[in-house]
Amino acid sequence: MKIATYNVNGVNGRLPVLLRWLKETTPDVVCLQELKAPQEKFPEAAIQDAGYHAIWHGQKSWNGVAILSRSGQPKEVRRVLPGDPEDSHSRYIEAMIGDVLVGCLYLPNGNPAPGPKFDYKLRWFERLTLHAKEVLASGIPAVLTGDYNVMPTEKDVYKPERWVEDALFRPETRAAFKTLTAQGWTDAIRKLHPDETIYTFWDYFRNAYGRNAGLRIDHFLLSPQLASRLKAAGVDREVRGWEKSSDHAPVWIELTGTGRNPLISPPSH
DNA sequence: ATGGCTCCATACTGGAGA
Repeated sequence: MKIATYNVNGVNGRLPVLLRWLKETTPDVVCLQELKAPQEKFPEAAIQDAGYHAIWHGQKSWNGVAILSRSGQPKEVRRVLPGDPEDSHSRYIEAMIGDVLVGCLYLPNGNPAPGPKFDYKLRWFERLTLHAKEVLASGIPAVLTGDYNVMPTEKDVYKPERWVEDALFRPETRAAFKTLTAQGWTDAIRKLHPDETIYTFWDYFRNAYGRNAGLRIDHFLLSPQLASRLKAAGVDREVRGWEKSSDHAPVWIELTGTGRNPLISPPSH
C-alpha cells in the first residue's frame, strides 16, 4: 500500500502536473493540500477519470485539503480539526482507507513571527497534538500526513542559520513538532533515511530548486502499528522540475499489506 | 537584508505563501 502527500498549490492551476504524476506513480492513497479552490470547483471528474475516489474540503482562494483513494470511496471520519469552532480554515480531513486511518493536514505557515499568525499556528499545533493523542489511544493503525510547515531539525533546511527567526523553524515550532512525535509517532522519512539530505519544498525564487536550496516540511507520522509495516519512503523530487509545478514535491511511503484486511494478507514469500 | 516567483480574486493590483 503506497500513500502519498502533495501540496499542489492550486489544484486547478496544477491539474496537468497532478494528473501526470498520478498516472506515472499510481499511489493507492493521496493526500492533497492547498487546493485553493472552493468546494464546487474541485476537479472531481478529472480525478475520477484518473482512477480515484475523492473526498475534499475546499475553500475559496486559500487552504483546502483532499483525500484520494484507488480502492473505493474513502470513509470520511471528520473534515475539521477538533478544538476550535471559530476556526474557518479548511486545513484538515480524515478518513478510513481499509484498516488505516488517514489524517490529511495543512498546518498554518505562521509568518510573520511573532504575531497573530504565529499564535494561530501554535494553537493549531496544540489542537493537532490533542487529537493525535486520541488517535493513538484508539489503537487504530494511523498516519498523519501533509504539509506541517516545520523543519524538524537543522538537517532539514539548506541554511539553518537563515531560518531561526522564521515561523517554520523557530524553537517554539520545533518544540511543538517534538512534543507531537514524542507521543509515539514515527517520522517515516527520517526512520528510513536518518542522515540523508532530503527536501520536499523549494521556493520559486533565485533558482532554489536548481541550487537544491530546499526545506523538508511535508511529513508522514506513523502510529506504532504502521511504523512496523513501513517498507519504503521517498520524495518524487523530479516533479518539482516539471513545467508549472507546485513549489512542493510529492512525498510517499510504502506499507506492507494492502491495508484492506491484515488478517488475510497473503504470505510475503 | 532584500527581493525574487506564482497562485487566486474579479483585476490591471493585492494578499498569501515559506
